[in-house]
Amino acid sequence: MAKSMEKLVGVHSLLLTKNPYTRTPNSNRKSVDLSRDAIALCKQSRLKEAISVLDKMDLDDDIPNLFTGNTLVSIYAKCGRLKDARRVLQAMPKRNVVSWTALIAASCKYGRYEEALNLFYQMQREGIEPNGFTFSSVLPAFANLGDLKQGKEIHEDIIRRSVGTNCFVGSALVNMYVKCGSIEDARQVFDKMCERNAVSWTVMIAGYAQTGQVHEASKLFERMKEPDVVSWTTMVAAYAQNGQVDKALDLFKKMPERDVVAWTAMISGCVRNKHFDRALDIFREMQLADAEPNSETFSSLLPACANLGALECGKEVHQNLIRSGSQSSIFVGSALIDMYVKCGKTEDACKVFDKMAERNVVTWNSMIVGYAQNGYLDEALKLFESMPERNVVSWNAMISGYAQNGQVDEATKFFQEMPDRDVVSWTAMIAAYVQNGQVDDAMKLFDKMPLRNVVSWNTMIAGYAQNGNVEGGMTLFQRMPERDVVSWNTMVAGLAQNGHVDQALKLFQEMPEKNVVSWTSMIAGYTQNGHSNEALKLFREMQLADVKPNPDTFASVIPACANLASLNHGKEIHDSIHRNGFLSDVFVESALVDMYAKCGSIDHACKVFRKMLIRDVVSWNTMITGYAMHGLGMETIHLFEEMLLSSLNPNGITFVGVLSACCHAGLVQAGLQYFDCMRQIYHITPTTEHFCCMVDLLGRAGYLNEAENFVKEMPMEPSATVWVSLLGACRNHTNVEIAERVANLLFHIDPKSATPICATVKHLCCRWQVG
DNA sequence: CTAGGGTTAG
Repeated sequence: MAKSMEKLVGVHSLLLTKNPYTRTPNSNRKSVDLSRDAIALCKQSRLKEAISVLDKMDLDDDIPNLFTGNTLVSIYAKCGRLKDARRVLQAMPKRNVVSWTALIAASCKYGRYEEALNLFYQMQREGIEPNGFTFSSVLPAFANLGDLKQGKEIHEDIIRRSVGTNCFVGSALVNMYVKCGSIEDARQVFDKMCERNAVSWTVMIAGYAQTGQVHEASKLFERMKEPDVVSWTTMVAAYAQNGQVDKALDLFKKMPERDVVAWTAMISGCVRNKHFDRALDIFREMQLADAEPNSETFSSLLPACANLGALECGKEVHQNLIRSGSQSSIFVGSALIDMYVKCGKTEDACKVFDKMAERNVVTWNSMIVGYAQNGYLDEALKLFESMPERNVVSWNAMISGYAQNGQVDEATKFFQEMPDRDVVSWTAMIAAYVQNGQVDDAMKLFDKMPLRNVVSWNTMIAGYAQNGNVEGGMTLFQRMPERDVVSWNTMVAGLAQNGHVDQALKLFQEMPEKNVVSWTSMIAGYTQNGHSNEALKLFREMQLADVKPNPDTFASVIPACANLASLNHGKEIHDSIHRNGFLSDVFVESALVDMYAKCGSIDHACKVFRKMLIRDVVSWNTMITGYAMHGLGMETIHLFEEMLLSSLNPNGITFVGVLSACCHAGLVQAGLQYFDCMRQIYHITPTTEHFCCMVDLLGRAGYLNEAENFVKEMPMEPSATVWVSLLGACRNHTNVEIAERVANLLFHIDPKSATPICATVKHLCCRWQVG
């Protein structure tokens, strides 16, 4: 921009020095002097100062002549001060095509296409003929209208006036046809052009890229004699926009020079194709190449941080933005909010939102999503109601917020009330039903959808699979018009989670493309179905295939080591986690604690547990249960007390651990107290497992009558295990009377599990006939 | 005067 400014200003200053007093000598003296100063400042790229000089002008007193006026219009227009430019134009007693064209061009540049068109017609009403400059300036406005009919009319107008289709007009026409959706007309103009420059080629290439004809685009690019950095970037973006990241990267590497736009295009290309880690790599490379990123670069990069949960990188970007003073621009601000939200920092997102000087609908939506997805539906609703304008995304965000929080009725309300629904709204509503177990309602909606895309199909397939209907899911999977990697992953996971490991494996092997999720789903499928060796084998295969595991992968493979009680494998994987830097993931760490405990190494378990920076209720439960399993009653109870001090609330599973520890340690009184505390303080309804522990606890200690009473008072039907436990206690404490009653009952409920235990107590119950 | 890169929802 600075270059063209110099050129433009140069012309005018030359004219001014030749003949500064074109019109009446004295009346314009002041404005002429001021514009000369302004031009001088412009030449030194001191735009702000130039403008402040111009601001001193009083247009009521100082009527600008043609040259002064045109200079003023250009400078104001270039700075985006369209109002002032227009004011000057209106104050000019005489104006020519240059004055009008400058304003038209600026209007287009700042996205004020309507204004540009109005100016274009106004100028002709004033009897001034547009020239080539005018047409190339106004054509972007026609391009933006997207109206092919009007576009063809202006094309005919150009031909009629014999303006001549030079590079500028021709390229602008090609661009106009591309944007109006007629790539054929664009190509025709392109082919007819007598001379073409890099711009002409580039608009044509971009046109093919936007219509998905990346092959045509690359054919043209190959034919170009002197592609400039814009042409290269267009082709790189063309590949990325059409899903060919590898080709984009190859071309990017071959670029003779790269500017900030080229780097940004490559980063956003990776992001667009969900290669978030690659996007970060490119950014690091950019920093090493000493290229200065700008706010566009950061808005491209932030979604990568967001989706990777790379909070540190996101914060680094935020710091950069604060330093450059652009952290509150709309694009960057919205991207920052989204990044903080996805990294689980709703409060930081909120801070950014509050600080922003200007917000648009995307900003509001990002914040709504932030609240909604973290369960703050009231806050989300408040924002939704107070935002100045809403679009379909705002409504969809509310629907999925309610869906994720299990509030189907609210979701339905929004779905019904919203002014227009798109495919996302329908899919979000389907997900809401699925979440609530209403698969049939979900399917009804799916059938009614006016338009489906691959995500809608995937959601419905997952819906069936999650609710145990694998066949329903499989039918859809086979029926769907096109599948992406998510479809395959969903089906593999669905099959595996419903116990069909063989079918899952078959599908897994058939997959046209596998990602880390595919491998992880299959590994998890093996682990959950008790095929621990296969899980470990597949994990090894995955590493040989050079697929980088993520925390979920580890959380899936660690339990396999635990199931095998294989300390060596467990340690191996622990090392691998260390190498991959996932040792601060609460899921992974808890899985490690569990694995070490199950592999018999309670010390290792404790070491991992103590190193954890963040612990959730699962982490505590794992360690508590670990101690309990090792018969370390006192350690279990101490840890439990420590957990209470950490202000985390225990859940039912915590108490199973605690009660069984009391049982092993023979702490009858403590056990009874904890059982009461569980119900009265934490309002946890005891399950069969808790009763089992209590019966075991009382029975082992010889309180057989109390144990029997406990069973009688159970609110649910006692399971066979409870009776077996009690019967065992009778055997150990030689209580024939209760044993007889219990054995009778047990035979009644579950003859199969009754037989062996009854056999062992046979010598106590002489009168009892087995079988 | 014409061409390339940016934020949100399933």
